[in-house]
Amino acid sequence: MNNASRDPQPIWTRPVRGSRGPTPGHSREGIVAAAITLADAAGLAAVSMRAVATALGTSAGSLYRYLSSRDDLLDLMTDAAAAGLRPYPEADGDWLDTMVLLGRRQLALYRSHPWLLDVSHRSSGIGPHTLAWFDNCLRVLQPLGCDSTAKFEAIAMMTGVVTLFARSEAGGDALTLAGVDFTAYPHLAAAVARPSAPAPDRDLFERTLRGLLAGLLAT
Amino acid sequence: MNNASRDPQPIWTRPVRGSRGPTPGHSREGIVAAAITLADAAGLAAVSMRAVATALGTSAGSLYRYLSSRDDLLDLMTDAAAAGLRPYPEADGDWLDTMVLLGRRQLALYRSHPWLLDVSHRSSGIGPHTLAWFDNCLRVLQPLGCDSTAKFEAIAMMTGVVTLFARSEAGGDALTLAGVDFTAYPHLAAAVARPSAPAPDRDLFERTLRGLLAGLLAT
DNA sequence: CAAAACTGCGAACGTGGTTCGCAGTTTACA
DNA sequence: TGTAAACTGCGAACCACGTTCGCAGTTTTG
Repeated sequence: MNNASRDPQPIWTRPVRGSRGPTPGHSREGIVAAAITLADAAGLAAVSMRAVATALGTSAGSLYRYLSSRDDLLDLMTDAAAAGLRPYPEADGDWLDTMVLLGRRQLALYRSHPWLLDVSHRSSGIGPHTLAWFDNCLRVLQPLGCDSTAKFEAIAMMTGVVTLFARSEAGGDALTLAGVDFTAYPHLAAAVARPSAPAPDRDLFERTLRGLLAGLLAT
Repeated sequence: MNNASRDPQPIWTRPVRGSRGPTPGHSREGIVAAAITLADAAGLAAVSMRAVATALGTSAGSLYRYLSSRDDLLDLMTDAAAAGLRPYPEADGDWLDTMVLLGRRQLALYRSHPWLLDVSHRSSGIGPHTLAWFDNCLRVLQPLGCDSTAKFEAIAMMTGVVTLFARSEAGGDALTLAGVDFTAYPHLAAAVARPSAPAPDRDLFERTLRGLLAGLLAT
């Protein structure tokens, strides 16, 4: 069962602590930082409540004094990672150039935090930093006269394309064709047999992103 | 620990059973079919070994006579779903039209099996049906003179765009802006406040996919 | 000063994937 | 033909995980 349905407020607006009681020995920021360190080192699967707790020298049950579920922790981690996208580039030049730069920054973020690709983005998990980034995208797109829904779609599609490239770089979808009987796949066999040209196709990312945004937001 | 590192062969080339012993009461196809039924009804989280076993009237441990891990089951499920992409459309017309049609078929597959979006595609999980689909894509792209790596990239990117649209349709990335304090996000507030036009932008999918493929595979 | 609210902690619960041993069954081979 | 090998189903475990709960101690409130 999801925690958001039981807790009155999402993690972003929930109060951290009351006024009574001893001063807490930990904090949400510390827990999130430890979790991110674990995830950067050994992937998202290594981020278990017990692992985070032992990394902080405490117990698993104690973490529930600061968060109400592991999903909350993942949401906090995601937004904390999104804080790394700041500061946002200036929007004085061409909007397309700025958007491509934003996409590059996003790709760099996925490179430094590959576990971001594994956290399934729930709809209620959008934190303040992510919202600020989204808001900044709309700022860059402000001179455009097209509909706001088109802008929303374009931003979402840009993020999606970034994740695709990030996934591709992470080696996830690399075809492992070792031991495959190619007799049933003639075209695949021909493609593999032919020496693939060095293909100095530089900036496939830039080309794709630029074409996509230009096509989606053509005035 | 992944199972592929322990088993000598991937699930696709591993023998189903030996020659001795009683005839098995179940089969890989039956297990996979039961698992897909469960996933279609209640999502991938409902596909536990125990649930699949009880759906087949057997025990969880018995399933390991047919598969060596749950990841194997997910791989088999994915490839069994990919079998639903057959028969492949004729490739007599324009290659771009055919590719867009293939993308539409893929999108329909994600619509009928939403759990496909949740299975993280490991590199070793590519089964024969998926390989056949890939081979068919190369067949469609055969008249093009560009490099094979470019074709690989284009096919992967098309699949990625399809998953993006499928995710968007599944309602995963819909921003839930209820209870958000918009004062810190002026552009977002303005975009929400303005009545978003009905935007009869039909076939955003076709437009995106066509632009992407044309841009990536321009002769 | 007492009650309320909070903290850390450890034990426990339920669920999940996976392993193991046992008993029974079928085939291979001498 | 008979014995050993290999296989089957099955249930009981094992381990890790997220989460809950109660207890003891601590700080604030009134």
